[in-house]
Amino acid sequence: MSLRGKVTTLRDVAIRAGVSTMTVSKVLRGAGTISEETRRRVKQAAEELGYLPNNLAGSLSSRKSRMVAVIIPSISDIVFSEVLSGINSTLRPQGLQTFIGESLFDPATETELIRAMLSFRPAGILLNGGIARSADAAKLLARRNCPAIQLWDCDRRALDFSAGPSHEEAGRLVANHFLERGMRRIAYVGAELDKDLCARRRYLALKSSLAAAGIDLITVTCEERPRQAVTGRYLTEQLLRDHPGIEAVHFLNDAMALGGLSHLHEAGFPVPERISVVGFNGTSLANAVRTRLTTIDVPRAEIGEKAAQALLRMIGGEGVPDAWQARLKLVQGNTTIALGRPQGA
Amino acid sequence: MSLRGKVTTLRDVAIRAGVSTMTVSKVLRGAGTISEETRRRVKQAAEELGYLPNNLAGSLSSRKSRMVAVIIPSISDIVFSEVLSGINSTLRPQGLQTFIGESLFDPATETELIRAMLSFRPAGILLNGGIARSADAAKLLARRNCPAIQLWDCDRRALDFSAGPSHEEAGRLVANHFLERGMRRIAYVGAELDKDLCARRRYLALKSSLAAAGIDLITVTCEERPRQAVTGRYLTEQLLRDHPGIEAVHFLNDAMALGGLSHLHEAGFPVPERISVVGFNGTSLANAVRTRLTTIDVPRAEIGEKAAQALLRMIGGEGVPDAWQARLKLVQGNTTIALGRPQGA
DNA sequence: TAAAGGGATGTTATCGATAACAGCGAAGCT
DNA sequence: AGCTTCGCTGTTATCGATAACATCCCTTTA
Repeated sequence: MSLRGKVTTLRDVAIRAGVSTMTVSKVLRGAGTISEETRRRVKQAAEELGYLPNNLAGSLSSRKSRMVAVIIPSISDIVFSEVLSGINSTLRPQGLQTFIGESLFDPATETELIRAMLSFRPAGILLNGGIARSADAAKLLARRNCPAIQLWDCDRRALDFSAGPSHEEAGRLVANHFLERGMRRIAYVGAELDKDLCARRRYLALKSSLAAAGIDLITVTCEERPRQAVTGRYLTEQLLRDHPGIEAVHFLNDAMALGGLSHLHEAGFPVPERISVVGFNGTSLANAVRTRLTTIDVPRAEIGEKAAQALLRMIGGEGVPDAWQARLKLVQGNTTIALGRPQGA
Repeated sequence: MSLRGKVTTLRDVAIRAGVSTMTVSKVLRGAGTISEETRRRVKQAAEELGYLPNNLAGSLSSRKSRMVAVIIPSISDIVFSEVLSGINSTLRPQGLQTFIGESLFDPATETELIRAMLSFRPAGILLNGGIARSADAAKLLARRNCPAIQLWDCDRRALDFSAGPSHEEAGRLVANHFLERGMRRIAYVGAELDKDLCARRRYLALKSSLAAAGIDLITVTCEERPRQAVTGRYLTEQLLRDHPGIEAVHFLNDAMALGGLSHLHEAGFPVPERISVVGFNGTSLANAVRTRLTTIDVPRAEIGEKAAQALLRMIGGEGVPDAWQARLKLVQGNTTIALGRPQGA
């Protein structure tokens, strides 16, 4: 266990500085009125002993915490890193530390994470939207004693606040993009739609928008494979085999779109002349390859910032702001035909 | 603050079940000997009240914790997700929950994270190697009361245990790969080498191995840009401008290599006929595009598993195992010329 | 000069759990 | 019967901090 003897406590520091534990506590928190001389002595004693406060005791006693829990589906999903960076850049200056948990889209794992995080009585909890929440998780959240915020999804308002795009709008944007260009034979390629409910809503919105135009969306998905480039490539191969006459494809995300593009190139399908391709996210990936992917840009950092700002407001007792809807922008690349007039929302 | 009234405590459950708090505590932890009937009553009471244990109090009292702290440089770095999944798959079955912190390669941020994590008295702490550790961080770690493990780097043994590849070996593998193919005009493309000391060691090993063969490595790096595809593309452009006669390039990671490849294609440099390219990591990215990148495969999940196993052993008081060195494998793709004889270590 | 005010520090109770041990009745043993 | 043993449950002290209030002493002020 490598327990290096006894850990130093407030008491140890107090003895060394020749004051009471209360005085030490006040000095280290910058609370109360303590003379400059005592301050110095205490700080020096703490420094010499290498004192590290015990948050378990501190938070238990004060019923306050500087920890913010963030639970995301997947840390490898590039999407999330920028949301997190928006969160951190807003919370860190306020002295709040974010602790991250990864659920891998598994409701049971998410529930355990929520339980573990909440049992530390955090100052707030941020959860990704679009994951099927277990009944246990809902119960845990209902009895929480901290603000809860939903990320990446403004549509469902189960929690105190939510910041994210409307995934329905995203689906409609893609549908319009294709329809404006006269596409009729349209396909969707995705994965894990049973787990990622946000992606599923985008898909359904695309499907129903097309249906309204009399078009039957061709769907190629796979629940077992990851939402990554390899899968996009694999499913595109499958799509071309079954529906060689396809004119346009929307992918669940940019990574899958890139995988798909690589197969389209190899298979000799010119993009966008023969097939149009649209991704989702506007990640830097989209600009890293030969083709600039047409995609939907989501203001990821801003989502994190808005969520964090709302949290700060709630912690400060300033009430619960309304949900924030992120602006989406369809970014024209060279994987769909550029029209003369401006694109986007 | 949305404090939903008083949070239920052990006492509340005890009163409702008509027993003492101690009995409730024992039932919920599965400790002690409690009759089946009491067990049932307590569990039902806890369930009805939606009781959520307060870990602050529990861990404070028992001086035990089920939390494991993991601090990584960047969650967007695909590399880490598989290491983490190896960690989780080993720790979760044991009832340990991992909490992640992201340092973004910033020593000050890392120090604050270490402080925040340790102040919760975790069961263990896992840190990524290859980041310049501040003196404060070192001091914090020296006085920790839990096992500490270094990930992603087996070379430096500052902590109790370390699991990772030898980055020197990686550099040498690449050097040999180029030398075996008769390359003389060799370049390295990387970013943020001032922050990522592991990458820097790979680079230095490559450089010195080549120097031993009388070759002067051409280096193109940039400290301000991210270690991603866009940067690989940008720096490759710069490299070709300054050194059009180059024969081989090693990139810091696969993402940068893919960005570089896209520019090489556009600029009309056939790969591998005119220029050979080698990446690092063996991520799934490497197989998602037209070209199968020659790269060095690192057993990421296994690194996580070994680290977690070592942690479990140390928590169990079974002593400190020796550092574990991950096997590296140079995977021949089609971005370098295949030789007749087998490749690799 | 006595009362009031305020700066600096200490005392006590408490946060919500667990460790350690103490009780207490029923069963087993001689 | 009397004693031990064991199963079950409760009591007390404690973990390491903080909140709230109490002191103490030195200035002001009338």
